[in-house]
Amino acid sequence: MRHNFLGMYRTHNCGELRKENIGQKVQLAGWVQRIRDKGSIKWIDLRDKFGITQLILEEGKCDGNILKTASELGREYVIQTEGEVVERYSKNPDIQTGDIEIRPNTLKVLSVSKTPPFTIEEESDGGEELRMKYRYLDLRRPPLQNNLQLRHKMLQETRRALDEFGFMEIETPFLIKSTPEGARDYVVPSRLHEGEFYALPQSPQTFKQLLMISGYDKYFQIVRCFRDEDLRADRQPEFTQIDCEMSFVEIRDVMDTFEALVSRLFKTVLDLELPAFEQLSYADSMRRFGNDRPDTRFGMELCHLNDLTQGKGFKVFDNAEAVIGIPFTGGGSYSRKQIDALTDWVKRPQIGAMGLVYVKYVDGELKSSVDKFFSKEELAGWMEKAEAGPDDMLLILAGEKARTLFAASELRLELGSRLGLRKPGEFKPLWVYDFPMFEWDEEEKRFNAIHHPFTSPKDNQEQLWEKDPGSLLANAYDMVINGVEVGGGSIRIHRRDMQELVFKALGFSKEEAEEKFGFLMEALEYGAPPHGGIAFGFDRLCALMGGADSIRDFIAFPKNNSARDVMLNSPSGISPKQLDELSLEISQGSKSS
RNA sequence: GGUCUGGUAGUUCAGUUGGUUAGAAUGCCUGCCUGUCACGCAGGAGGCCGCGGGUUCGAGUCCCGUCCAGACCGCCA
Repeated sequence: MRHNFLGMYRTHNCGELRKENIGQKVQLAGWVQRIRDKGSIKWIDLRDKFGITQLILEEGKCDGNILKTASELGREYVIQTEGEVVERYSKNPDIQTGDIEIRPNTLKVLSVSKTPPFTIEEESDGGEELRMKYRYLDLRRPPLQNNLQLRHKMLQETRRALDEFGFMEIETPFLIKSTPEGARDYVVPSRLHEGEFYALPQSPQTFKQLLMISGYDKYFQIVRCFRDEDLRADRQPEFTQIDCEMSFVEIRDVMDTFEALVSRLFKTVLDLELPAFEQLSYADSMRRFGNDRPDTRFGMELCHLNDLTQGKGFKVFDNAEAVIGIPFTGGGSYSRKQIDALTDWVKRPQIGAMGLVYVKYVDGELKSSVDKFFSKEELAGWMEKAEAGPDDMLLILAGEKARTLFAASELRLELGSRLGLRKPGEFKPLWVYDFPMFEWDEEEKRFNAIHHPFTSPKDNQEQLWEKDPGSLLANAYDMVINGVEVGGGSIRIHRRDMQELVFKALGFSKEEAEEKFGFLMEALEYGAPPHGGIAFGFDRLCALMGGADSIRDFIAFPKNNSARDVMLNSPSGISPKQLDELSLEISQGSKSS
């Protein structure tokens, strides 16, 4: 009688045998993790997804054929054994099966293995690139198995919870239409329609809105999305979203629903009670933290010092749009050299600050790099406003507003990291809301939607549409945890006239809007309920909960930094025949393989 | 498109102001070992120093170019 869907090769997995099983005849199968050869005794560590079980082969006590087979084994050979569970003479408390071992009566090689190019252990000795090329070997390692296990649990629990909440899972197409807004589309040539292309969805946005118009009330989908943009540690060209939409809801309804979802995921997957969600307007977030996804696990909030610092003859401050201080906790002990190093850090092109002013106590006296221009009392006033204590150091950045906010935000995070205040096991969730509708694109000389063009504006802003569209606020919100934007959404437009107004503000001609989104605008004329929703970056959420910065280790087969799959060697060229069928030509100078 | 960092045994890395035969660890192979569990011990094999130019009596080392990788900026509605 077999059990637990283990199949015909084994009666148990490699992680489950204990003292209670002593005396039993069992069959195991798995990979050779390691062989320890002590002359007349050999031990084989047999590994599978569930753990490691030790086999013991003793000269004189076991069949010569078994010893012969064992002498031919190498790392990662796949073997099957049948034998007796016995108690160990010397136990290993570090592994769960450490009380027992198997005395094989048979030993069979199911599959041989080349010596793997890197070690298949908790910590591999292999580099990133090599492990990507042999991803199937890297995936044998426990950390990767744990990550994918966490992802699996998240998927199952998300489905379970949203089903209970009354959401219905509906699949939407992958071959859709290229749209002008947002990221670059991945494009798929059509064979049947010469010169025409499908696009892969950047998100199922319009479909889920149509489903609300169709009366499905609450929709969700755990869905792959595609964006042809440059990659980062937390950005892949194909990634997974938990995509949700609800009818007859306001912002508060959406927030309540998805606080419940995320809290439940933390509870069931990590057994963690998430603290209450803070709420922060976009303007407050920018003012206090310099960005729209604040890490609130630590303080050191930004302090705006324009009033106290300007008009005293220090040109750098006087000419600055923004003068921003950061109270660096414990920074009072920083040496001149350390301050210089910090200054170099903020002056790197990635941060882009022009310089860094400090204020701190030295031998009981306030000292700063701008002593010449300001009195001790003035410096003390800044320290007080920034809530910097006697052991702290006030760091000040000045310049053009957006750039200075960005630099201050980066510096704050860097200092938080140095102080160890961004603790991996601690989670601070919050909502950022009241985002602007539009941002000005200096290159294209037009407005872009900050969220997307289907986002509704807040009520009672009619006078701003003509006067100052840049200051219009949107019914949009982001969920942020520990400085990571895990999800974002909005209440959508559900009236055609408003949708037309937004397209117009974005610089679409009537014809463009009709050609790209005519189907949606027409649908809005057939009884569209008020609706809104949210999409979570599922890979990011997994990485966050798994305590990692990179989403790659939570995706079974990710792309590398330059969007390549180094295992498949993709993308790659296609045959002239395929090109011909698609009516495509590769221009001179392009390479194909 | 840009900035930075790296590319040296199978692997991860070290390699001094340019100077003889390029090292270590680990993995691999051989031998020894009766309780190992990162077993131990002894021995061995293993290198176009990413690629192409240049400077020099001499380049792993300096310069230029190029390719690849990683992090970041731009970009990511």
